[in-house]
Amino acid sequence: MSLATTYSPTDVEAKWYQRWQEQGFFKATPNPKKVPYTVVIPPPNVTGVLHMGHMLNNTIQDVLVRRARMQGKEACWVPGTDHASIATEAKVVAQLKEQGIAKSDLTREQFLSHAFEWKEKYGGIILEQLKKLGASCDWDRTRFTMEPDLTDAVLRVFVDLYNKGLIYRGVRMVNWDPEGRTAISDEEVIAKDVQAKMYYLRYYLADSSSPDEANGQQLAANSYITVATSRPETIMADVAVAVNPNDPRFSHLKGATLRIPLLGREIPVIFDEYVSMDFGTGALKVTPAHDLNDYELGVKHNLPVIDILADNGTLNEKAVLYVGQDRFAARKQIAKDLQEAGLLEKIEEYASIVQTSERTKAVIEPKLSLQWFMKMEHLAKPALDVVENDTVRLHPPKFKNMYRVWMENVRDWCISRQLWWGQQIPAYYLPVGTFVVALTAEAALVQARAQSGNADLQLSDLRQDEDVLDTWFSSWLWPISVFDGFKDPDNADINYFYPTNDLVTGPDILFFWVARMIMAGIEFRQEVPFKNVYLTGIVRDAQGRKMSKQLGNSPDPLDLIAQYGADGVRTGMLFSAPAGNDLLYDVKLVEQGRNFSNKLWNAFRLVKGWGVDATLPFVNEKAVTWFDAKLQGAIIELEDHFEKFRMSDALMTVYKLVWDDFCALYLEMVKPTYQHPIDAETLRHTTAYLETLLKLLHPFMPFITEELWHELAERGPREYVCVAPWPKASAPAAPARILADMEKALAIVAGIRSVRNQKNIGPNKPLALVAKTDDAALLAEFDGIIRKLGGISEMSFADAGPAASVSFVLGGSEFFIPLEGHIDLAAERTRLEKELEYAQGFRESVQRKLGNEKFAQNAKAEVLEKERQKLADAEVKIVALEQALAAL
RNA sequence: GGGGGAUUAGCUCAGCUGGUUCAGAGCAUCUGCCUUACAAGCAGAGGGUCACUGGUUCGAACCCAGUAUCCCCCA
Repeated sequence: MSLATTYSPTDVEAKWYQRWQEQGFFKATPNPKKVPYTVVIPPPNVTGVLHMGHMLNNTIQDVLVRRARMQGKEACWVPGTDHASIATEAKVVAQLKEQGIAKSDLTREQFLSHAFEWKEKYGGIILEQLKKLGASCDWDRTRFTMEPDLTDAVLRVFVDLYNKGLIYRGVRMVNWDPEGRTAISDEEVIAKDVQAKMYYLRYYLADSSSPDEANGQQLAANSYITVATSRPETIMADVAVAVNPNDPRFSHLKGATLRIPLLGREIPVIFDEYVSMDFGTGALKVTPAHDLNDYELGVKHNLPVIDILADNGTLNEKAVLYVGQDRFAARKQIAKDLQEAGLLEKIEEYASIVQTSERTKAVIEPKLSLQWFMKMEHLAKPALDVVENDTVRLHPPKFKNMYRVWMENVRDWCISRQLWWGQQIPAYYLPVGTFVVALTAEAALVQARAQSGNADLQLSDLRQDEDVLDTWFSSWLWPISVFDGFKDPDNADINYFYPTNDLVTGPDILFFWVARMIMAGIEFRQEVPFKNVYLTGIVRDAQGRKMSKQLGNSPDPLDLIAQYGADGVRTGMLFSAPAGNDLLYDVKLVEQGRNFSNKLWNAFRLVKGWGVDATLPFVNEKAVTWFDAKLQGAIIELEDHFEKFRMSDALMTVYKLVWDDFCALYLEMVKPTYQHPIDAETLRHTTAYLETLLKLLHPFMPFITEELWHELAERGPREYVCVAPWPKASAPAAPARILADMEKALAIVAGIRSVRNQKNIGPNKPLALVAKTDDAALLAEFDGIIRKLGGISEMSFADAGPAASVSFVLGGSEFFIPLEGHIDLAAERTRLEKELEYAQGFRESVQRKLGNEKFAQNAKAEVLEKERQKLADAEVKIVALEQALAAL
């Protein structure tokens, strides 16, 4: 035989991926004769490269899709990317900067052409990488969230929701990302624990002197109040100091006016029960432009708003002091200056939280800003219901709680972004300042003329809103837009493939994306977008840390594939990936995957190497029927795991079936002695089993299974395991008893092997076996298997063991292996005594249980019966052990 | 601060409505083997007071209460 002893995946993988594509196996078209099975990929960032999270996520999708395809469904996996406006724009800006081009020097059109150029160059990388993993996407359906058709969908939806009154424009406190220089939504903000400082500042009463004016005179303690703040640089935006009306410490301040430290501007003291008396000093500086709560307080008390921050996080001229300095630099500086002026009482460390941008990591500024928002309440209600009533099932279901809490507390979605890379908002401003919303500029003009009553308005008089829409405002339409369900709501694709079946994604975007897709599905198609949501864990390193570039703890997926094969990597990822649990990546897992590939490869080599002799009798019926029963059982178990989205368990079921049952047991049972031929019937069964195993393994390990499928037999031009029918469980050919009987026979084999190990006797030395048993039939039935696996040359029955033999007891039977010269009587005695002691202890415990009247009264009949059986078994075993001891 | 989840072998996890010969798997560990499919392997073995404390029950990893620790979400 010329096949290498180890499997090398590299050549094999490229070959089969190409063949599958040539055959068009991944293409899906509406087919009324078939059940559709649809998955839309969570579109990766167009600027991205494959990381371990993608590997896990896409492996799971591919397993589901390949299985569905084999089940005869019309399997459609739609790939694509999203335009990731903030991230991509940042990358393009950085790249232009390297070329000496500033974004501010470009027009919108010029910038976009650079961005598209960049996208053309790098945008396809991640999809090409997915092919290396084996992803069986319908590549002809590849979509991009900013392509014309999907942009059209976004604009239609915007106009539609605006007309329904669900989108509005308004001034609200938003999360401002000073790095991205754009507003972001609440969901894009990540709270981070930090060790911060609390600054205690003195605000002097307007009618008293402050230290810098007092020429060193002692000042009365009641001439100022102390205000604690973590952001002293915002005092220039202060418009009041608030205290609780019930706080006796401040009752004398009714109608008082304070001076802002350093700045000197006068602000009132206001009284509001909102102020917590135990936090800080009980006095709160009110800065409506830079804090949501302060803003609300300001509105309530009719206070002005002073915004001292520029879009890039520096202080603007309204600050008067520190103008042009970055907010953090200004904080350091003002602390120093306050200190010097004697206005800083103390600084305390305290554990705090800062809000950061999910994309740029910059510290978020709450900022009062004119933005576009989407009302969520109307959309959230039905989207919550469908999850509550399992129309959409989350796996694992523990995420339902999280989902509910979010949906019940959802706030309006800020959808405008101050960027260029994205869909420009289709709102057009008239010279008079009002606006209209329309799909096109032309339509807008018509509306504008009507609205203004000015028939002379021209296109050039209209100014389109500068902002673009949040990328998620594209992604939330994904399951519909990829099938052109907005442009052409009744087309064949959307009617057939929508709603999709399963969605596989991470819990981190459950609200960002999953919830909103559900809303969109219900709103625009009156139907949920998918039936199951499988939430994967996060891939972490062996120490449980997140994979990150900075830590350098993330392996390059493509290197990994090159080294261990895509099949090895896929199985490695799945081995420890129960749904919703984080996966602790360890190279050992991938090694295990590779080893499994190799095991399969060698099983194939063995079978392939057998010669056939048609004149030989069929001697392996027991092995064949037993494996058939095992196989049917495994298929049932496998289906159950798939139903419950237990991918890791599903894989393990096949893994054990292949490795333990097929390789370690079945093949060893039927394997002819070296260079001897096998009988035709056994070979036929064995080949069929191997073929079934390849099918069951294919979703997990597509490449090696395809390779072996073609090596195993001559195949027709379109006969691939990739599209072979998925095995269905059938009633086993043999009675169920075979499993239990084989277990007994294998226990005898294990007993023999254990003796070999104890006595250090190699597997090649033939041994004799003497049995003292009531169940001679079992031994006769499994004679061949026991001989072969146990290395037994002589098998006989006797009432007593021969002298100088090692024995072991199974049930009520005793087995002896004559071993002249290997016997240590004392050790044998000790071993048997220990076993006996254990059996007696066990018998006692069962007797106690049965002797308990309440147990006898309360326990179910079958439980009682089981206990009686236990007792009987124990009795038999004790007798056998006692006899063995006596015979020593 | 509010809510949710978890705690089972060295590691990662199963364990369905309490009752199969005193809790299972994979990996890791230990021992012995290059036994002509595979050392990326084979055979065998060891390893757990099911976080802790109480309670319910004839019987608890499983139900209840409390405690501790960890994780997640929200503020």
